[in-house]
Amino acid sequence: MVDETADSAAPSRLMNTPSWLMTQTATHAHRMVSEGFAAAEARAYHYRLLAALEEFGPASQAALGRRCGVDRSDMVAMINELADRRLLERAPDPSDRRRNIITITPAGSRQLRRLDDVLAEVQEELLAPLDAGERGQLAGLLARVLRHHQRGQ
Amino acid sequence: MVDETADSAAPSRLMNTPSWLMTQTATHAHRMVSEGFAAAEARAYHYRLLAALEEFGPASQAALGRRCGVDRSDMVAMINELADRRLLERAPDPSDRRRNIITITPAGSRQLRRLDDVLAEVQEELLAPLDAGERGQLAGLLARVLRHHQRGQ
DNA sequence: GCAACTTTGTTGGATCATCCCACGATCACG
DNA sequence: CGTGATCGTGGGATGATCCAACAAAGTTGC
Repeated sequence: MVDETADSAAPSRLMNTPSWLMTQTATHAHRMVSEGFAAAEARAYHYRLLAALEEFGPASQAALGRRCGVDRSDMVAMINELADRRLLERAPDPSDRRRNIITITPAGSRQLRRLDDVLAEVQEELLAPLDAGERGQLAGLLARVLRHHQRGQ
Repeated sequence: MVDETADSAAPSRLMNTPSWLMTQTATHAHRMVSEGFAAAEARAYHYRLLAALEEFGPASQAALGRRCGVDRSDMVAMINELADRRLLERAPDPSDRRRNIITITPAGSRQLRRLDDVLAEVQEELLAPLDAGERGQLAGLLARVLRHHQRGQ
């Protein structure tokens, strides 16, 4: 029997490159989160928007997009979808008629809490090989990298 | 003057979620690598293929795809592009007429070494806030997560 | 040796996330 | 008042990933 890992092992150049490790683990993370949310009949970006609304209160579409790193254009479809499911409400801003004020509904808050549970399970599966301390280390290191590249932009 | 970070701060639910930190940092990493390679008139996947060929020697398109996690379909266009630039050669396998044997050329090896330098610069910029020890920690943790999810697939 | 299954390269298309541009409406400021 | 910026919206480009189907060629079991 031939060693099955022989022709599936990635080049060491890649396995030693942080950016490769990041994009590869992110691909797994993204797939697992998407599948987890799909099982709850939700999409990944639902969580982003609901979380932002829950934490910071009602906001315009543009402000919401800035928080979550989503383009204004793409916010439209996302909010359409969430509004169709009555998870948030889109109302015109009386003090600025260009804006819509997006507000999370009670059903949206409930859905957010449900997605919290789903997401916690996915993190557990994603980080299975790491203990609690290592998970904290990883999150801390990534957060520092992320903060560094979010500065001034 | 209003605090400009006030409406750009991401929800804490996201900043505390490892999968979010992974996908976000990976987005930055991917963008920086793409830009770095574009400046060298190369694409991100060029490096993958050249690295695999340099380390493991000539291989069929399918074997190459398995190593680098690239679909057979997508290998075709990638190899076309690299073959057009004479960075690798595609020759029929005499012992199995279904297969093509892909071989890196001297120009391909030179290009790989040039891309090594580009990539090293990008890693430096990407991981700027971390010292050498922390970079090792991060790479080690990500590699363990990655290995865990690559098992048996 | 022959039928059934698998592998390989290739084409074509689907999906998804991200990004950019242009438009009309509205607002802010000189 | 008029110039420039912002907002929601629509349209489209891009790039990465994935899947289906196909013919040609190999492999396996009977």
